[in-house]
Amino acid sequence: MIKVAIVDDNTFLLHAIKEKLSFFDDVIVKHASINGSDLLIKLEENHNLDLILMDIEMPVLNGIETTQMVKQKYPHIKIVMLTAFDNDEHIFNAIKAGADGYLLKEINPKDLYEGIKETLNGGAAMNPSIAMKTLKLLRNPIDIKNPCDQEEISLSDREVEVLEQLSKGLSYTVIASNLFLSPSTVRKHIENIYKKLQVHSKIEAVQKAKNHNII
Amino acid sequence: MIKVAIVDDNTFLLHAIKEKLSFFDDVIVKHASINGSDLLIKLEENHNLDLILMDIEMPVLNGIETTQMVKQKYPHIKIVMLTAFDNDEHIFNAIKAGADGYLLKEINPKDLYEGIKETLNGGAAMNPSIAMKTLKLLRNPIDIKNPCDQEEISLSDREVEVLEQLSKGLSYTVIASNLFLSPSTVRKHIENIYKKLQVHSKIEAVQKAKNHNII
DNA sequence: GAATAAATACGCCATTTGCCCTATTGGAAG
DNA sequence: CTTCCAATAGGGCAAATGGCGTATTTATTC
Repeated sequence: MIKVAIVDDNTFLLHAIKEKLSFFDDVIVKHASINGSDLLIKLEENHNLDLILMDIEMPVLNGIETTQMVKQKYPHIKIVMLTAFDNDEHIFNAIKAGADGYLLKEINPKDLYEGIKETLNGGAAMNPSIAMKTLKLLRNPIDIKNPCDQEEISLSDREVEVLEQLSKGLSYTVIASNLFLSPSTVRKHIENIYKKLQVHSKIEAVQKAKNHNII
Repeated sequence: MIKVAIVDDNTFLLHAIKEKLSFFDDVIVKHASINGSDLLIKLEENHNLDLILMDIEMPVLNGIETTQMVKQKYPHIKIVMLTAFDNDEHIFNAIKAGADGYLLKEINPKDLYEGIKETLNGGAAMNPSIAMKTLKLLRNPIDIKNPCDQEEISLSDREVEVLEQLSKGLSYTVIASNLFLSPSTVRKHIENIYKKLQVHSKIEAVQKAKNHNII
């Protein structure tokens, strides 16, 4: 059985999607949400889910932000954007957020079903016109900056230095030795880095730093 | 009528493609070539063509170079790569060269036909696994090169899944919960991953995996 | 049918990490 | 001159991690 959730603020379209899926016996719609935070609450209770069909434009928490958060916490759950619009920025941001596919709402039941199957099989579900847009994006890499990532992050020079070493997978003691510091100092720097970046582990710190072009 | 040309140095596969297309009345194979320069000569004589199905690995003039040259001279002709391999470098180079689609030779006749129709309709024909690779390329544009890193690294599906979760900075217990496994199992998988990648920590594993396009 | 590989799971133990506390020094800002 | 902060350094503790065993079940391959 394929366990699916749907997120869409338009209840009419939501029912339309449900109906399309109803033709297939091996697909079960576990739950539906009207926005991102609604979904996150449901996932907290139960994350036994294979795939999420996600609208983009929603109140409270939009599809892009929601995708990013779900993928961070539950990387095993596939996410396919299912939306009415196909403008470049939406597509690019959805992909950056970690979406595994991008389909248009006008899709017919069979193609939707096959897209879901392909996605669960490790592929990406993509409408041909969307596929063409991704090809163009690859050919002509435009720098679309992330407007939501504008929190001020200011690390000191020393902290950046430590972060750089962290990103190479070195341990506290090795970093201390490299920078001619006491391990205690390195640990203190890392503590401060974590606080500034609001993270709680090496990997998260390195990830966030890379996203913000700090390293 | 859809006017198609085929370029493939393997005459056996060439006939296989012709046969697949023979099921559809509105497709006509105008000519076939065994390499790029052969095709270019034929195009000199007559460029009244809608679409070219192009192999990549060919003697004299390979599919990538040929695509680039054809697109330069005859931008109106659509080109779909039709090849046995799907390695990242080929895909990226084909896209850069201007290919409008990328399919695998094992494709069934109907999908090939629909891919051609959709390409002529302004979309891109793409096998789902290829589509996934283009998404990864878009997310992580730095990983194009590395032809020297060809040490054999073969992780099982489950190991890749675990590695993906590791890359998000999740702990063993959370990963176990996400994948409905015991923490012991997750640890064992990670042990095996470390051995295969020859690393000794989360960060190193994630880094190496990213360099090898595993995640 | 036997061998192999993958996925599952547990235990032990040393090391590392993440987080809390305090403390000194030196330079910059007010 | 005082205040603030970055950089330095240390102690303590619980949890996470990494490396080593072993073991069963299930497919797949030979």
